[in-house]
Amino acid sequence: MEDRTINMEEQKEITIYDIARHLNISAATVSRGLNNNPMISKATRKKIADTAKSLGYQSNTFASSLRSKQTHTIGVLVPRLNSYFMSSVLAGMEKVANLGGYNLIIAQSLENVEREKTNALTMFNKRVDGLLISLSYDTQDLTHLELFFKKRIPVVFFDRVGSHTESTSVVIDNYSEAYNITRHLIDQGCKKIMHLGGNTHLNVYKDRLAGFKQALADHNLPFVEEFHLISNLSEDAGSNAAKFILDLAPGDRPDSVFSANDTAAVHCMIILKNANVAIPNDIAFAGFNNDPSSKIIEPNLTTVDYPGKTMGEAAATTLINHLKGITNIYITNLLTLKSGLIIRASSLKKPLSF
Amino acid sequence: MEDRTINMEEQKEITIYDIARHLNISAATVSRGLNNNPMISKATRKKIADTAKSLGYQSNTFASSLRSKQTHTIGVLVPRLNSYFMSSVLAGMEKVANLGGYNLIIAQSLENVEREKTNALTMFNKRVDGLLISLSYDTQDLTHLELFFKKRIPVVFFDRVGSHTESTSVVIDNYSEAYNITRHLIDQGCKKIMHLGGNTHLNVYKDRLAGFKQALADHNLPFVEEFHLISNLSEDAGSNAAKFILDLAPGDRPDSVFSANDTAAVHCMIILKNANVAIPNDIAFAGFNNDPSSKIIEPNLTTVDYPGKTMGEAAATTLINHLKGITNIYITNLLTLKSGLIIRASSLKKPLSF
DNA sequence: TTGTAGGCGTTATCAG
DNA sequence: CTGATAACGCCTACAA
Repeated sequence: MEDRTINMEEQKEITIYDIARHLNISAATVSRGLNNNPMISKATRKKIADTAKSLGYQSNTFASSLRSKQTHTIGVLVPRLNSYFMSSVLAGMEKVANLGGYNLIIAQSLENVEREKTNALTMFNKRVDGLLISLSYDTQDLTHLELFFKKRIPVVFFDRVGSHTESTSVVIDNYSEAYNITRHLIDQGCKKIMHLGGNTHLNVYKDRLAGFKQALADHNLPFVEEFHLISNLSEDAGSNAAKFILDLAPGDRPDSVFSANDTAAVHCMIILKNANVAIPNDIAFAGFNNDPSSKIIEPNLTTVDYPGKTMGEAAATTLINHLKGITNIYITNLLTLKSGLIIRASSLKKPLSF
Repeated sequence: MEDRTINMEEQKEITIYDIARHLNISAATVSRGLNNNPMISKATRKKIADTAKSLGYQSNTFASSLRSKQTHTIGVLVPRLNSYFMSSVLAGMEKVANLGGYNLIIAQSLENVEREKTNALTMFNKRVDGLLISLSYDTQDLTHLELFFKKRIPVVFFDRVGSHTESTSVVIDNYSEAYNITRHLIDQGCKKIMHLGGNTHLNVYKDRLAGFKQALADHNLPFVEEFHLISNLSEDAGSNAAKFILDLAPGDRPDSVFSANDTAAVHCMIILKNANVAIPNDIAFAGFNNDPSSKIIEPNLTTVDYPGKTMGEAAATTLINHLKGITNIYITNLLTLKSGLIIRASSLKKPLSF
């Protein structure tokens, strides 16, 4: 008697055998029917579906994965979950994955290689069909992904990408955009441009810095090492940059700032505004990412459109198409998405000319 | 000869049997050793671990899950991935889950019950150990979760919660916070307060509206139906609210706005500011969520602190503790997190008094 | 402390 | 078109 509640909890799972028994057919047929195998007659397929429903059958994904060696699960490994950009990326990925019948296992490295390593390993052990990854701040090489490469589990990099000849990377042209936005500042008459940059181990920051430098060089402006502030580009980093600027004698200050992300730019602007620095007249500003905050800060921030959702969709689509045999990521090496300058008031020292 | 490359790709997986063979012990011992079962001598455990590593063994999670009926995977089902709040929640969940040895399968309903239904079903079929869910805009009842309830797979609701006596919900006190923020506006001399609200099917918006109404009633102010605008609280909804206000004769306009989220509030403010409406003097503003944008808009937006990361951590912890048998969600019904008013310039018609 | 044997639920192979 | 049977890789009584 005491067992009754336990028995109720521990109901046996309904399996294809139960369905088979009910219909006096074999489990193999049920399996095929459930998978809509055209070899099975429409009539039996329907019968199978019906009794499956009436019995409350729910397929067991493991058992299936164990045999078929397919999980229909994609691993997503990102530095941090909580940024506007990353959540847009994930939204795009989830949409595409769901449409294609895939699920997403998501983990964050918190900018730490070790966590990236262990997360990659668990995903491997969960036998994800493929991996979508944006590298952590710390990551210097790709040895922790060898497991995937060796077993030919497809890996698609996005945003912060690694160089691996047999994988595809999805990016925007960070170099050109940085070049263009710097040139725009120069066009506005800026001559002393400060750059808030990130760790140059990472392609995104390295490329943005390179584009920035090249634009300076092409316009005969010197690159001033003291005006290249490297940080994690957080809110605090932006505030600190502002303090750095305010500590300079007014004559020594930069006439503009190009930040490698909007967050730092915006928080730098806020402090400077409080100190009565006029933007853009005293100091012009340009950011990167087109974060929502760039449209809220006053003056609105000039920035580079970084289409997160599109990037997520592109990365997921690339991976899934590869999994489905439609394309092959071992052939394509780089997928560069369209991006573009968004010019707003924060950088306009003179009216836009046509 | 032609087969060689194929053979290289299709390397057999290394299994516990391979390890067993290498060491001339049984697979059972290997299995136990790998799981650090204390019954196995330290020496053999070490030998097992070593050869596992040297053979490049990777455990197969399915096979394990198939037998043990545990997946160490938690399903997370949210309305939308791409909001600051939700990404904070996810960041909190992921952190806790990872620490506890769990993985997250994440999907979004895109505010659509049907997607919520199918996503819940796939998660069920993937045999998640538990489910963390915030309901879609559309969701009216919980029938699609019956599967979980019946099998006693624990479900923890958060933010947009459903009422189910056998599940725990993690929330903040929306009612009180709305009451308090409304009272704050009234204290500032506001008498015609407009409310930008969401669908009142959802607890969060229903409670915020109720708190708002009660505060009005307690201060002998009428609730004006025309000043209750229901929308999805998007950027556009905020802009539309602004247009609605501007279409009113200045004398008929509200003297303040309490928005059920910051996004709508901020975008409403932007339009009004462009139309030279003075904030807070002409119209005071209060929002909800403490979105980053609330600290960027000028004047800074008065709002309610909504601790996303904490909520994610709390929901995940509750679920995992239940799974580990430490606590029991069938006993606790509601977990109310600390929140609080954040008063900023957007609502201060008169100086703060002490 | 270790080994044996059987089964978890599905799918693949082969045969009819 | 359908059935029988053997895996898939691991875990767990039970036995030794």
